[in-house]
Amino acid sequence: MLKLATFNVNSIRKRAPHVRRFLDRAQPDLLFLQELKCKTEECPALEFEGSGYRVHAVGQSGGRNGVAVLSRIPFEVAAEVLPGDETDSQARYIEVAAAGMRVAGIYLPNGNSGGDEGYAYKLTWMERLRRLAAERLDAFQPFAVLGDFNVCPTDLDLAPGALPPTDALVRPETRAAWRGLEHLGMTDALRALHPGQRVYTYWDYGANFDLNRGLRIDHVLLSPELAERLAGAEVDTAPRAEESPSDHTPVIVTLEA
DNA sequence: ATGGCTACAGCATGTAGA
Repeated sequence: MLKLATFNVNSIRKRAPHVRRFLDRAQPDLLFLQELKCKTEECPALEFEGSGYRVHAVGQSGGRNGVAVLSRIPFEVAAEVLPGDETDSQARYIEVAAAGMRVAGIYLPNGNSGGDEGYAYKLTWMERLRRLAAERLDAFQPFAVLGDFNVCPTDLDLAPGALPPTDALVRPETRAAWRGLEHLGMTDALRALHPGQRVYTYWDYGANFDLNRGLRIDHVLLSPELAERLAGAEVDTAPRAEESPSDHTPVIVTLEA
């Protein structure tokens, strides 16, 4: 069995203890983090190595974005930038080769800031991701994409009224771009195993977690070869209930060997 | 509809998150 996980930590320096507890309890083989909110050299690594994980971070100056992979199995970093725009300097992508597959961890642009330009960047980013996934699938390469997609794919994926219909997370163009990924043959792992259920991965700070007023925006997409091995998919809400939590909580997917 | 939170840069509030 192979265990993959994704967790938007909303500052790794604030959430290192939460990540450490998650690793020790859930013991994923590969964990992808988003929103490090620090430079590469500022990302804590030692305490995760103490739990048996090797860390590779892609940070950014200015306290924004940032992604990382933590692994207890052998891996090689295959990319630190999403192909399709070499001028993109935002730390939103890391891809590794591990266990005979390619796994990408993403922090997809939110798209609500920066006006029309900010939203266009989100859609362009999604199109770049679609093209990459198309290449991988055309080559029959086992491929997984997991992370914070900043997309509620359908109305089942947000608490009623949690977002206005104009929000970049639910806009028709955003959802069409998501379906573009599905139509290639990528499987939404959590939804595949929990059809029709309201399952969230994010709750805004305040009383929203207690009220279960949440969003499902952290996802795991699997190529056909990996989808056939899908054995489990779940949201781990425990870290969201801890002291001083991230506003997101991990998603875990298990694949048969 | 959103910032009533939270984090960050940097030192006062502005920006961003979603």
